[in-house]
Amino acid sequence: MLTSFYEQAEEMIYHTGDRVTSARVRVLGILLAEKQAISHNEIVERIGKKNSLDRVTLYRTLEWLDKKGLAHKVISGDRKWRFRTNIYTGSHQHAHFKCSRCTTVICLNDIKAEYSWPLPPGYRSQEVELTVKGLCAECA
Amino acid sequence: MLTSFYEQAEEMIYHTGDRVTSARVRVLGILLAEKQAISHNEIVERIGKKNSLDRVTLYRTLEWLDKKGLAHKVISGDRKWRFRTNIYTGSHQHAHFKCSRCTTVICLNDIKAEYSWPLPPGYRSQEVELTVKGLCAECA
DNA sequence: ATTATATGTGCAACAGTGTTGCAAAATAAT
DNA sequence: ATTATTTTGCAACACTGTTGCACATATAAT
Repeated sequence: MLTSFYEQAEEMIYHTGDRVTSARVRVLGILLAEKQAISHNEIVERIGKKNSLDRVTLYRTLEWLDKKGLAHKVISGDRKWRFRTNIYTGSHQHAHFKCSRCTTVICLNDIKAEYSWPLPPGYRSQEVELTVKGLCAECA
Repeated sequence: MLTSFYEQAEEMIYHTGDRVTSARVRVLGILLAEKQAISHNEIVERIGKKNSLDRVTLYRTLEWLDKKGLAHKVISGDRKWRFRTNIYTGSHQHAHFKCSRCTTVICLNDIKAEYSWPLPPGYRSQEVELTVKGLCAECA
């Protein structure tokens, strides 16, 4: 039922007021269908070779989704960005788990990364990035 | 008094049982002198142009320091690794603050990143990476 | 429906960060 | 001093993400 994700994506993109383009619909559709944060490359794989999207366009599309609040960037230690829709999570103030063997990243939705950590005087917190690294059930 | 840091570095490296080389002493000396986690490039700057160390050697040296437990890698969202000696911190289970304007990274030693977060069944935590992003006192 | 215009896309070329393979140099043991 | 082993420097590469610009497309105006 990928179609419904594309429809949903179209709807979401339309509501930003920006243009509803094929690239945006396809990428957001893929993210909606996905439960986990996925990398640029994984999106390329899911798009497939024919009807493929240009690398640069994909980067720009993901950036745009992030800027519009439809998805967010997840950082991890391997220099890759991963993306996930914000639709299931109210905000991006939550933690991630990264398996150090299979490199899968999952969202730990129960853990709300909080703003309330004590910082040195004058410091202001804007965002909290919490990543627990270890072994997932498969790899443990 | 950089000399004393080099002496300390020499001592620490000697105790690993591996070879005490100029590159290792110099790099660890720099890290010891530094209070914050610093990046590859910042280390290159501190080494200077003459008597400069090869890029690759520096990467391998930092990796070695990490492996031997003399320093540890700090991840942050900008695809750069930063390194810091473990000598002042008992372990690397602590948090970092990254200023989103000047990109300075400091260690929040008061915050102990803990193992006690609830994970899905079967998952095993090995390490916790906590980064608070915001504005430092200078930039706020 | 056609046209105009702003916006998005694809291509090529680039930049930054980290890696690999291998010959030469340095360390430490004899 | 000689030797065995580890480390270094160099060149070339791989991966992830960027920039500039011409061309194509989506939407608005006609």
